[in-house]
Amino acid sequence: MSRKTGVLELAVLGLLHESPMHGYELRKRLNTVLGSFRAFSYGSLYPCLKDMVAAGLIVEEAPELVAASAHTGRRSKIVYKLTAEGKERFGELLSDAGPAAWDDENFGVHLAFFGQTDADVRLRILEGRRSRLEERVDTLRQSVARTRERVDSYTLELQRHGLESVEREVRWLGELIGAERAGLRPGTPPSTSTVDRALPGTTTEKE
Amino acid sequence: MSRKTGVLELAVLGLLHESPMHGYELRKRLNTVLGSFRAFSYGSLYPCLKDMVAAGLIVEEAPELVAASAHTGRRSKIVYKLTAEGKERFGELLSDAGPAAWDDENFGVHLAFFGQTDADVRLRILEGRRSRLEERVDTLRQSVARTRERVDSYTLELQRHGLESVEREVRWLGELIGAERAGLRPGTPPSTSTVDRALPGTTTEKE
DNA sequence: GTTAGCATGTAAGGAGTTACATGATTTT
DNA sequence: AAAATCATGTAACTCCTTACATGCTAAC
Repeated sequence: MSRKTGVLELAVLGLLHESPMHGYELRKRLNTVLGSFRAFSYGSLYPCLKDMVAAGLIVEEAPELVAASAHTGRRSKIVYKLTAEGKERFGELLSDAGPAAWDDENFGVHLAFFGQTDADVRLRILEGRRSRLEERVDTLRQSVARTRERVDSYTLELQRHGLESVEREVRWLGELIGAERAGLRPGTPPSTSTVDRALPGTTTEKE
Repeated sequence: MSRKTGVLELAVLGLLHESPMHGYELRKRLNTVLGSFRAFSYGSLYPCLKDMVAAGLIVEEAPELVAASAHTGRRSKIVYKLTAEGKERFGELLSDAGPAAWDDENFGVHLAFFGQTDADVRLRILEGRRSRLEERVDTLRQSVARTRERVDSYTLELQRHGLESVEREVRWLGELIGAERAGLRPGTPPSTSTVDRALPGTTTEKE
């Protein structure tokens, strides 16, 4: 009843979809996969797992009861695995190509599970993300232009660097989109295939 | 008694140090100056202002009582200005060159007020920030190397992009540091001067 | 005279962290 | 047998947002 859970739920479903795991391991994989742009502590992970169990998305399982410590009857590890409902829910979340999927918080997680995502959804998320960032670029450019007066060069430099970062991400997305389109065209079998390392200058976009 | 306030306090002090303002205006300036990397809503700003008044850092002032609406005695705008204590506190916060100043949350705000900051503090913050990011680069590089197996190309691409962003920021900091050093050397009058638009390839750093 | 934007505020709550508490297992 | 690290959990708290409530002032 507590946690509304947001990104964590999707991430946990995604990782457990690959293979069952216990909490500690889950958290490490989490912070590896989400790497640079997101991190979670046990204080949020474990309660979230509990809620997901309560919601019927995952189940706890004793891992062979670790013979050695079985004499005390004590639990030692708890391995979590997806239920059918969990898989279904994961599918639903993955197929959401709406605005929620391309904001700062969620985009990375969705991208991390693109391997499991339909090609058309991938493309829509990438494009949604890009256009959102393009708006931001516009805003920032105006802001830098307007602010050029009245503001010391450090602030300006900070804004300039921020702007450049967003511009870089827009170009990056352009490359990803180009790669998606190249692997998606009319006759070519889509095959849910992982974009096989192709992000070349096929970007037939303007700019 | 509520808010511990974190970044907001510093930012508000910094803006009010430039000139007195009312809340609405403050918030806009806030989101301009902090721009790409931080934003605040009224729901956090106003309570924070109240707390700062209670703490004696700022005072409310009626702005000439806006003659037109004076007949009802109603307030319309509240202009906030720094007290002596507020200025003192701002000075203290600005001279903090410790780890707190270079983490993700605070670095931007400190940089935004570098115009008011001592040259040696500036340098130490920039270097602290850089070495923190260099550590992160190491971690990420290892992670990318280790993860190369077991992970689909999207996740890899996400990590690669994250890594590159951090590497870019490290280079950027290198440029800023170079500019600082150039304007700081032995005889040259420090003058608290704004680094006058100089971030050339004077980066005598390795890499 | 009504829509739009300026201006101030608050209550509820979401999302997560820190710090703690506890114990099992592995390494030195 | 001590130290590290694996493993699970919880309570308190921080920081911030959303959504609401209210009214003033300018523009159309």
